[in-house]
Amino acid sequence: MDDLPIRILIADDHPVVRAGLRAVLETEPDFAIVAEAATAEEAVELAASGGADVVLMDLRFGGGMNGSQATAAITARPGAPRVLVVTTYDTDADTLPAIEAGATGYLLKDAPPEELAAAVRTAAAGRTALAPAVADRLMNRLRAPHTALTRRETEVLALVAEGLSNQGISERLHLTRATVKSHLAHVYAKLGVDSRTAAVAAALGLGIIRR
Amino acid sequence: MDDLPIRILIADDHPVVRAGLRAVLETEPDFAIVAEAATAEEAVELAASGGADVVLMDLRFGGGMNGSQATAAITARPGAPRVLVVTTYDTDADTLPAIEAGATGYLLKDAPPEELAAAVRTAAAGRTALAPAVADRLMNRLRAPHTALTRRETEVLALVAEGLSNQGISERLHLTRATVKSHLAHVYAKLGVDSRTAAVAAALGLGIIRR
DNA sequence: CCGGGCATCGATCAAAAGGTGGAGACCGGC
DNA sequence: GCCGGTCTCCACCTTTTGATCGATGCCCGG
Repeated sequence: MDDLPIRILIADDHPVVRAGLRAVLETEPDFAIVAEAATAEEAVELAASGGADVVLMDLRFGGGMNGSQATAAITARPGAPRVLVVTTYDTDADTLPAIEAGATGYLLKDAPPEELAAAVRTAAAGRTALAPAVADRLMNRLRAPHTALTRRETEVLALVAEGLSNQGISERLHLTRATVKSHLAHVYAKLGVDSRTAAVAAALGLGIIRR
Repeated sequence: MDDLPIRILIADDHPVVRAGLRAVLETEPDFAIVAEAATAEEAVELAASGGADVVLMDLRFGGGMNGSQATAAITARPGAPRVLVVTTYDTDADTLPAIEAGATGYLLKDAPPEELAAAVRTAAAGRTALAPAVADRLMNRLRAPHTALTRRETEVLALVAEGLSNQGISERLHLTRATVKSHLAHVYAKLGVDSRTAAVAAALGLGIIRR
């Protein structure tokens, strides 16, 4: 197709993963790994300097900016490289922000090398490359839009997941117990559950809240 | 020290991680990667055939046997190789079973290459190699033994974390509500909390239960 | 053989949570 | 300018949960 190689930037805080991606991708004659970044900030900087066509982006870095934020920062610029998210985690809490941030694709790290190479070529061409598992969940998400919690509802739910009582939540958020109960009632309806603990379980499963 | 190279078996279901570990370790002149396994069962088999000194073992595989079980199977044989666990996860629920299963060391995947190589040599010599974060938590665990839940208590707590009511749990386990409440009261006391949701939060944090 | 941890139940009572059915205020879009 | 969603709050009532007393049988180890 193209005489020029696809220039790749690898962004991951794990040295082992960087080495692995490099080893896997270097076997492809039309790929050129031009840089590596160990932090999200570094990835943004290197991507801005314009030497890459595709950025392989991890989502979780040790500290500071995360992969979704970095993706948003990279894709915001005109003429930006494509961002292909490559991560271990496939919950909605990871995928949705990344996709909103403008990621061209989303792969899981257990993908076989051929799939990885194919995804890089797909992304370089500007087309979307999604892992089957991710694609499945996105479809389910679109089919069941009831899970869309509001900001406040998510906030309350997160405190519930920390083990706070309605009283404790009302104090933390400067609300009355009535308001907290009202928010929770909406959360239960949207998640199809009928108790705080079940809501936490469901939300963890859906990736709405974390840990 | 030794004229013979340290023979290494890599067991991980992620091709990228296998390639990464291989790339990182192959730069050491006294290391020889003799085999790779993509499943825990395969790792046990290859380890039994006796060609390796150290097994780098992931804990989570796509399906079937997990890394701890494989570690137990490997170390059960006389003259078994040392098992060095290399994983992304550092919760008690991961580390404790692995160490009980006889792992010689426990590293996190974000370890720098030098630390990894050093740990392999330490493990090959039969000495324990622990990542600092893991060592820290083990010390805390020994200092606070109150968190030791009984089998039944853990079982009940796991169902609480799935969102079941006491009634639901009693039916699932063929108990009366009184018994469930009794178990939970003990759990709350041991975890230092006073509600089911807080217990789930604490247990997730401590890695006593998962997901 | 006896103590202690474990697992199983009972009863009572106060506190918390959940269900129902509202209402007012704000804000953005059609 | 009105509609709908969001966020805030109120009251009443039922169910669930947690706290606190118990009690029994089992098994294991000193």
